[in-house]
Amino acid sequence: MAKTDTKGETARHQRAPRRTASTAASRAARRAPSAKTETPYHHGALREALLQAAERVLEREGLAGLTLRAVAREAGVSHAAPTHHFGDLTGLLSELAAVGFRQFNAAMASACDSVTTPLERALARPKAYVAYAQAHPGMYGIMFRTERLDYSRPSLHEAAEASFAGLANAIGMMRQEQISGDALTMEQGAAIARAWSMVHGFTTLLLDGRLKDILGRLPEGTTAERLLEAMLTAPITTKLPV
Amino acid sequence: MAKTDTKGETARHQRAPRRTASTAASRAARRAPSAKTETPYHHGALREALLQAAERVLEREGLAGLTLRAVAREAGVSHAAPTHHFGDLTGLLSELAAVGFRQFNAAMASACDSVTTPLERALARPKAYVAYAQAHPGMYGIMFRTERLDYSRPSLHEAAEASFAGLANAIGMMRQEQISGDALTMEQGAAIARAWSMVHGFTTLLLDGRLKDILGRLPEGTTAERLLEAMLTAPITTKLPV
DNA sequence: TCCCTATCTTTACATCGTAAAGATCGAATA
DNA sequence: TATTCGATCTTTACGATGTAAAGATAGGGA
Repeated sequence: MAKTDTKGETARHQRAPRRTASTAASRAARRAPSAKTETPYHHGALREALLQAAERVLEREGLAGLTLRAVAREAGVSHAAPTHHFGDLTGLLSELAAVGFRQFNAAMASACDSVTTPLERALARPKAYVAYAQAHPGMYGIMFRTERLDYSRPSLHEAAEASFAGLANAIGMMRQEQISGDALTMEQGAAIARAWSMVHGFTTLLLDGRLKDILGRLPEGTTAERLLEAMLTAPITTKLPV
Repeated sequence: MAKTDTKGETARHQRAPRRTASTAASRAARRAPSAKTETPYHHGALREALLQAAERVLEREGLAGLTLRAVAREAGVSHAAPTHHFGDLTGLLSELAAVGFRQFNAAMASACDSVTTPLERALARPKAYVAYAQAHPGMYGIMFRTERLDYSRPSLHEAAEASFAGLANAIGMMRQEQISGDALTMEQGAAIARAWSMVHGFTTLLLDGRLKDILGRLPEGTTAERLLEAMLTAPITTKLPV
C-alpha cells in the first residue's frame, strides 16, 4: 500500500550508503565503535547534528534546497526527526539564524580587536559585516529573511538583539556619548539608522548582484570592499548625503 | 484511478461556485453575455488577468501564499494554465516583479513633479521609495528577492534598469554633473552606492520590523518617514558617517 | 525488575511545481 | 464555405515537501 511519496523516499534511502535496512540491527551498527564520533542514535546530540547538517545543506544547495527532509537526509535520520526538535520548518530556520547571528557577532567583535588608528576603528565593523555576508551568503540570507523566522524564540531574539546592541554601542562610542538603554535623541536615532541602513543596504545590494553594474563602471579592478570604503569615507559634496 | 492530488484539486474546484462541471457547456457559460467583462475564455486576456490575480493573491496572502496554483484559482482557470504563459513559477514572479518596478518608477517620477525647494527636491525620491515599499510590501519583497527572479527576461531587465538609471541621474543632477553611461569616477560611484544603500537598507530594515526598536525609543509619535528625513538631513558630527 | 517518557521511525495525506497528452476554439487557407 | 492548423486551456500524472499521528525503542527512575 506504499504511496508514491513513501516509495520515492524509500528508494532514495536505499540508494544511500547508510541505512540499507530499517531494522534494529542497522541502528545498532550506527552506534558500533566503528563509527565513533557519529550521532549516538538516541541521545541529545541530534539537535546539534541537525543544525550543522542544515548549515552544510545551505552552503551546498542554497536557500531553496534547505528543506526539512534534506536536512534529515544529510544527518542520516528519518524525515520526521527534525520536527521533534524544532517543531516545524520555521523553528529550524529560526534556530539556524540564531547560530548565524552568533557567528556574525563573534566576527564583528574579533574584527574590532587589533585595530589602532581611528580610521581603522571606524571601518573595521562595516568591513567585517560585509565580509561575513560574502563568506556566508546563505546564512546572511536566512538571518535577514524575516518572513520565515520566528523572533519570539528566545535564542534568536537574544542573538539578534546582541547584534543591534553592538551596533548602537559602536555608534555611541564614535559620538563619544553613552547611549542609554531606554531613550534616544533624534540625532542619535538618525546616526544609528544611517549607519545600519548604509551597511545593511550595501550588503543586500551586493549579495543580490545589484552593484555589479556600478563596480563594472568604476576604475579597473575595484573591489566591493574598496567601494564600501569610498562610500563610508568620501567627503559629502552636496548639502545632503542623498 | 484518481490520485490524492487530483482528488483534492477536484474537490476544491467542485466546492467553488464556478466550474461545477468540466464540460464544454460550462466553458460556454463563462463566455455568455451574462458575464460581460470576464476573461473571454480563449483569447489573449489571460496573461494580464493572471498578473492581476497574482498581485491580489500577494497582497491578500503574502509571499508564502503566492503559488502558481493559487494564482490559477484566483483567475478561475486550471492549475496548469499559467505554465503556458510564464513557463514556470520563476517566470510568473519575474513578470510580476517587472510590473512592480514599473509602478515603482512611476511613483518616483510623479513624486519629483510638483516640488519646488531644493530640500524637497532631495527628499522627494527617498520618501517615494519608502512610501511605495510600505504601500506594497509584497511587491517590494518580490522585486528585491533575487533568488527567485530571472533577470534575463527583457521586461524585468528593462524595468529594473530604468529604476537604477533614474537613481543615478538624480544623484548626478544633485552633484551638477552629467553621469555618462560608460564610466564612473570613484566619487560618483561612492555617492550612488551611498544613496542607494541608505534608502534601500532603510526600507528593508523597516519592512522587516527591524527599526521598531529604534522608533520606540525616539520621541513619542516619531514616524518612519520622520526618521528617514532626519537620517538624510542630520549633520554629520563625526568625521565618518558611520 | 519493570514501566515511563523522550526520542526516533513509519505511515499517511494535502499541497505544490511541472511535464505530457488531450480537448477546444479562432483563424488562415483551400 | 469547409477544413485543417496552431495557440490556448484542461486533464492526468508524478515526484517532492511540510506536517500530523501512530508505532517502535531505549535509557532512567519506580
